[in-house]
Order: sequence, then C-alpha cells, then structure tokens
Amino acid sequence: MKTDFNEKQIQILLIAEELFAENGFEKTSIRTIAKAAEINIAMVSYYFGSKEKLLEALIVYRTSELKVQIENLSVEDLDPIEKIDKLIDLYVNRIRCNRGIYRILHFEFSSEELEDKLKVLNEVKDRNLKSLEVIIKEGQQKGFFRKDINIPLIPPTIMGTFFHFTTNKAYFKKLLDLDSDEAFENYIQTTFKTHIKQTIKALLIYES
Amino acid sequence: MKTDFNEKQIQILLIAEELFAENGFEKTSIRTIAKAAEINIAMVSYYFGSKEKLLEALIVYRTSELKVQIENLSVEDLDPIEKIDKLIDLYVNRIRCNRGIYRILHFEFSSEELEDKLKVLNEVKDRNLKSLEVIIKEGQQKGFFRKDINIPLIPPTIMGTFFHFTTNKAYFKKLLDLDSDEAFENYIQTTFKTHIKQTIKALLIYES
DNA sequence: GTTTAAATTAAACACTTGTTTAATTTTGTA
DNA sequence: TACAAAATTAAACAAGTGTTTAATTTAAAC
Repeated sequence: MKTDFNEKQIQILLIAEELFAENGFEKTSIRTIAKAAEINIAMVSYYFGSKEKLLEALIVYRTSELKVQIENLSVEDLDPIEKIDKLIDLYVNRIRCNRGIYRILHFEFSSEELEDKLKVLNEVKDRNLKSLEVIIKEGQQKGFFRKDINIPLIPPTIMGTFFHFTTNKAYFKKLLDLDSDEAFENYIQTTFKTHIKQTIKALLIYES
Repeated sequence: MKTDFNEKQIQILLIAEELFAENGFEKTSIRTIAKAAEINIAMVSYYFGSKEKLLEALIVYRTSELKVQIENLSVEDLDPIEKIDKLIDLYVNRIRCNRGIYRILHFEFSSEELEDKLKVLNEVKDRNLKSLEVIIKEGQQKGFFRKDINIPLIPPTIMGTFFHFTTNKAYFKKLLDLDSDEAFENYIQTTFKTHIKQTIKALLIYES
C-alpha cells in the first residue's frame, strides 16, 4: 500500500479531511472537495483512483503518522501517579491534534468494514495499551495502585469520556455556560482534563 | 409538532430506525426502507413528507418515549452508594434498549443543526442531571461523597465510556477474546458495568 | 350500491452522485 | 526547439437519489 504522497496529494488529503470531519464522508461530494481544493473534479480519481480510496489514503496518511510518544513515558523517572497525569495529557492532546481523522474514524465506520485499513491504528492502540500496562504494574508494585485493575478498560474510559464531551459540544456549552469556542477549549484544557485525571487516579487508588 | 403515529407509520419508523442505525442516515435510501417495509416508495413522502421529516418523526417518537425512571431513584430508601449502582444500571440499560436511536442521534448530527428537534432529548438529559444532583448531594450530606464533585461531568463519563466501548466492538472483542456477540453482551452486563460503577464510585469517594 | 375520502401504485421528474473520456495544457528532458 | 510524459480540463456518462404526479385500488359512510 502506498504511504508516500506528493504535495498535491497531501493538499487534497488535508482539505478532504477537514470536510469529512465537518460534514461526514457521505455528505461530502467530490465536487465539494475539488472546489475547496481548487482543482478539477477529475483530479481526485486521477490521484487516488476513487473517493473511497481517497479516504483510505487519508487514513493511511494519518495513522502511519501517529507515532508513539506514550512509550517513552514508561521509562521516565516519575511517580506512577505523575505518569498517569502525563499519560492523560498525551491522550487528550493527541486526539485534539488529530481530531479530524479521529472523528472520521469513529463516525464513518462500523469498525468492521475497514478492518484491514485500520490495522495500523490497532497497532498504535496495542502499543499504547502495553505502555499503560507497564506504568500501572509499576504503580502496583510500588504500592500506589490497587491490584485488581482491568487495564484494557482504562483507555476507553479516557477516550470515551472525551469524545462524548466534544461530540455534544453544543449541549455542554449551554449547560456549563461556555459562551464561546475559546471558553469551551479552555474548559477542556483545565477543568475537564482534571476531571479525567481525577477519575482515573481515583479508580486506580481507591480501596472500596 | 405531531407526536401520534398510526400503525403503518410506526411500522415504517421502526424499520427505518433499524436501517439508519445499521447503515447511517445518508447510506439508507428511501427505496431500501420501502423494500424492507414492503411498501411503495411514495408512502414515505405520503406519510411523513420527506426523508428528513421521517428522521425527525423517528426522533420525536423515540425521545418523547424516554420517560423518567431515574427521578424515582432519588426518593428510594437506599445507600447513596447503592443508588449510584442502580443509576448506572439504568443508564446502561436504557441506552442498550434504545441503542438504535442513540446511535443515530450521536452519529448523524453535529448536535447543532437539529437543535430544535433535540429539545425533548435535552429536557430528558436535564432531568436526569437534576436527579443525579439530588443523589450526590444526599451522599455528600451523609458524608459518603467528597464535596468537590463536578456533577455535570459524571453522565458524559458514564455514557462516553459505554459508547466508545460499543462503537469499537470489533476491536474490543478481539482484545478481550470475546468470540461471539453473546460473549460481548455478557461482558458488558458483568465486567464492564462493574468497571463503570467502580469508576464513578471511586471518583465520588476517593480523597486525594 | 353509490359516493367520497384515504391508501397505494407505477411512472416520471429533476437533480446529484462518482467516474470516465478525450482533448488540451503544462512540465521536464534530450 | 522538439518531444514525451504528466497534469489538467470540460464534457459526458450511467446510476442512484428524493420527490411528485396522476391513475387506480381499497375502505368507510351514507
């Protein structure tokens, strides 16, 4: 599978990503993409073969880019608790940087249909999970964390909470009296992040 | 706005719901719905006006049905902790029962475009949040829970985690060695539910 | 049984979709 | 400059979309 794209292709990919994330794959026509990218409608087929393959190219382009920052964390010299804090920062920031492709991946696929193309993404997930395991087991060894943690359920707790919050942005903006996008953004970076950190740490530490 | 539908209309709504949830609104054509419901393609326009209005009718039909079971909980004679357990059971089960419409609501809309039609849903959310507030404040008064809880962030934690888990069903089935849909379903009803309960309770109780 | 309204149908409509064609322009190379 | 490959274009294509029409059947009321 091709993983190198020329400038023109990348230009198209980036604009397509924006449009897909905003309006969805189906609702975004090739003509819309072409107009936004200021190219002829035939160029999409010319460069990528089809609309579907354009999407696949976008997924390949983005997911192969998602390299591992999280692995380094497990070897850093920090409290297990500090590591969890940092881990959540990394999770949230990564999703925010790549929110376009994350939106697309989560909303356009039933996860089953494009499984082959998501292999790269699954590998990233697996590696992240492994790093998380190292961190938590270290915390358990040092007596910080409880022993009966279901580790695979930690990432969906972090990401799920975050996604749900941003997906229902309009609702929460109203609920929390955040009157601008900046205020919403700021709320995420402060209060919301803290909430997730508290949640995960409480889960790891709390003895019932 | 119409809220009462005859048998034929409901039959169409239910089949449309299934198809929308499975394949998405855009990918589901009126002809597909008509074939599945064994009706003429003109009947959708005849009964609902348009495809868009069919969806609106479906949302109205389902959301106005989502009555409040959660309110009763706050007056029951239970531990605050038991109430939280029960609350999460209610949340998860309600989403599972109505997973079709929930999928549609979360995946088809940017939440902003259909705001008027989602008013009913927002009212339900608000009422649920109020009930949750009552329960948590009672728990705080009785000394069970910590005082600095950000209550509005509890529901997105519960629902987000759950949605993320079910949306990425394929991935988690593989990760957790769940080889059938029944096994997955069973995992949700036991281990996964327990995880959410633990998470929320830990968050409410844990003192850092 | 006749009349009237509701329900149902097949066909056509106008429009958008993704894709392909064939002609033209641009670019790089010898 | 001349040539060949790559890039770009406008136009056409076939297929599918949601919707409407006008005719027909069904059902209910008198």
